Amino acid sequence: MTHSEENYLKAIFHLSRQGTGTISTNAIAEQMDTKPSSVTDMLKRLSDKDLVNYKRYQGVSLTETGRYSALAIIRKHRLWEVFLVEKLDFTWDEVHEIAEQLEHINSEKLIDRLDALLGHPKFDPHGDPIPGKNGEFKERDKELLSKMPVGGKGVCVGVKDSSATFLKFLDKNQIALGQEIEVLDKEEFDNSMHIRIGEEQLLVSHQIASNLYLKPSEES
Amino acid sequence: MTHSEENYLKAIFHLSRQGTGTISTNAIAEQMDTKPSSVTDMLKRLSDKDLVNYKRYQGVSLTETGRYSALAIIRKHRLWEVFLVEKLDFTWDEVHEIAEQLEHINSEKLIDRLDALLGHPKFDPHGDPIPGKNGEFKERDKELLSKMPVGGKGVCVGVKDSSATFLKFLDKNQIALGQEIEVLDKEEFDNSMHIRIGEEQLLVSHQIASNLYLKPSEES
DNA sequence: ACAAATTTTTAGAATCGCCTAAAAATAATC
DNA sequence: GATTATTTTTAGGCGATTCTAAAAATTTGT
Repeated sequence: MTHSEENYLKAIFHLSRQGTGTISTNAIAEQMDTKPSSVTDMLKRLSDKDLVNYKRYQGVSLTETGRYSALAIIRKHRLWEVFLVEKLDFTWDEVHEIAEQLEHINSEKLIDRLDALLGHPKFDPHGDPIPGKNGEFKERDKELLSKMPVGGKGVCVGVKDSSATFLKFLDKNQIALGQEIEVLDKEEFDNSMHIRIGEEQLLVSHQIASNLYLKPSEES
Repeated sequence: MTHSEENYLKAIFHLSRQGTGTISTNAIAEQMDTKPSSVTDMLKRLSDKDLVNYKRYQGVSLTETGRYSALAIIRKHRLWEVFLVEKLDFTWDEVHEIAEQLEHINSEKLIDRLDALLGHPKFDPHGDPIPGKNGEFKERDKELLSKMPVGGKGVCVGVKDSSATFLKFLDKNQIALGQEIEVLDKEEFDNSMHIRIGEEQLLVSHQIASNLYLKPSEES
């Protein structure tokens, strides 16, 4: 499989997880920052290799093989992200680009060893689950901060938007994975929220609150 | 720079280090296991980018920029090799292939951090020197085992042939970097050598002895 | 349901990297 | 130094990946 094919599979996988139903050519083109005609070309090629189910004008879906391949790439991507953060002290906004390259390295042994070195992590630095060797993976029990009630408490377990700007904002305000957060109050006006982050207090916009995942504490 | 361009630069660099004088199209083709016509194509492209000095029918050499680029790739390759051996417990015969892929990852910060994680190593697992950030590197003081006198002693510091078969042979006989080796005797007949490896003794052929580098001990 | 808007596909071209076969230049030999 | 032999380059083609522009299919709006 070429790098490009791998990138397409990954994009299709991600779209099928979030989006609803079948995946359109345009959606893939947008996700990958390329032209729809290029997508059509590639879909034909992937279809020939039985990695996707594709009929013209009718959208795409991954085959069993395709899904498995996509998961293998995502596994590599996320393991490398953990490596970069844990072993090389990168911050969580820096790792995506580099992992985009590293995810294409081909060596099962390498990934197995890396997995072991890192202690078989289950989640990457953004809180996303790392698929196992056989492609199995479970979503974490999590809730958007914006949907939590006043008085609710939880631990930060991930982000929805993982753009560098958002992640840098979080860093600046000492919000990291594992950080405890409590909802102190909500503003009716714009749905912004007063939250407690450890010892600090902060007022965050609705847009921010709706991109941060918490694992709700038992008591709340 | 594409992966392929990087591979050509690396090949030209290696040929210019060992070979004598200018580098021929055929030599590159052989080194890279490709056809001479493909080499010519690439040389034109590299010349357009001022990475090599090339005039048709007259051989190639690296420009300053080309040499610098080649060294950067070799630096990455060798640092990754150290990483694979030191941190992921690979054996020295397994690392080359994987490092061939990893050497193309683009991120200066990544390499700097990796270098630091490994403690700024000066030599890779085969005893080859790792170029510094600015391309400077010094060859190690070393001698082929086959050229050492009877009674000579030294420490294994590298190999000339780094094929998997040779490296596996060395492993099997407990010959690793840092291992002390003494020349006990030479056979006139076929130039094979009786050597001591730690506590063990071994008879090695001339071919083997002429692919193993030792750093001679002061006394010998 | 039919025209308009949108989405998707085809057609044709460019670039990269490689190949084969043939031509051209250089090197070796007598 | 003329003829071989070798090396190197050109010419033309192929697969992969992308693009633009135009055509075809589908969806939407009224």
